[in-house]
Amino acid sequence: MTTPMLTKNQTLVFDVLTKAEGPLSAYTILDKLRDNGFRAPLQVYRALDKLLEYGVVHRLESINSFVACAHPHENCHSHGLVAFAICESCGQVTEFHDHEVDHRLMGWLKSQKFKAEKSTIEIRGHCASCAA
Amino acid sequence: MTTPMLTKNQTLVFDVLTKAEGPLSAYTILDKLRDNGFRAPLQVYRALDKLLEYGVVHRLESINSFVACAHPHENCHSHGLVAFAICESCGQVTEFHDHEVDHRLMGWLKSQKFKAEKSTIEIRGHCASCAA
DNA sequence: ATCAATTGCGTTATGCTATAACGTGTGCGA
DNA sequence: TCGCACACGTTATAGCATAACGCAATTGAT
Repeated sequence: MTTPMLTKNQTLVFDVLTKAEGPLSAYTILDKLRDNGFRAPLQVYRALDKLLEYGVVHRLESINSFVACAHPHENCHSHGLVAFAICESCGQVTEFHDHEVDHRLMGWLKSQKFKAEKSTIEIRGHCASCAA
Repeated sequence: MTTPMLTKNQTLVFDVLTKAEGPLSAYTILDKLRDNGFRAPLQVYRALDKLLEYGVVHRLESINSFVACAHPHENCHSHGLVAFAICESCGQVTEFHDHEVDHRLMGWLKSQKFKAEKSTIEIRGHCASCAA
């Protein structure tokens, strides 16, 4: 799927996420966009829904937050499963992919005739800097 | 870690989850325990915290729900990573484990000197019965 | 025995996350 | 020009989770 032109709201939300150091909650995004005319959570959630659909933003289920995809150009949907390492000290998130993990999970799912649609792989812990 | 004796509230919550067909939200559990004297969400959350700590209950981050561990006797913490296939039609959840997936993920994390503490692997889609 | 620390419990209040339901305007093809 | 799809704005509400207080029971060291 190719990413269509973003609307004004989508662009605003995407820019906030891109400039952010780490993941942001929907309400944090809302606060950052008050000066741009955002007044209600739905304005953020609707933009996020589209950005998630386009694959340029990821949702981190375990911390109810959103992060820009680490691959600015290629569409992330083509990478197979996406995994995240989330540091609980500094909040930094590292996105990574492992084809072998994909392969094993997909194999298991196929053996069960389970039709996968969305996946979540999130590891929480402490990054190298914070583990000291 | 060996599971200590459960308290009254922990037992009630655990029994509800064990008897349930699928995952339950904390508030659903609360409703089911009103007749047993439960009045407030915290009573449920506190019991769940302990049950999660003991490894006899899992939290499904992507649907804000909780499910009893599929291994009634052995402690689930000894199984390495736990993965779930969640059917979005019927709500059924299948817990599974794959040593190779563990190995690959742990390998990557180790290469980054990332100290993993909690993990979430959840695949949402449609089970064999519902995919028809 | 008693004091302190820990743990579980109950209650009230609050905060955070997400969506329902309504209406408006705009662009575009039949 | 009618109907449709889509983005948007607003208000209200639903759903998920925890803070902060106090009380009771247990344990274990002095």
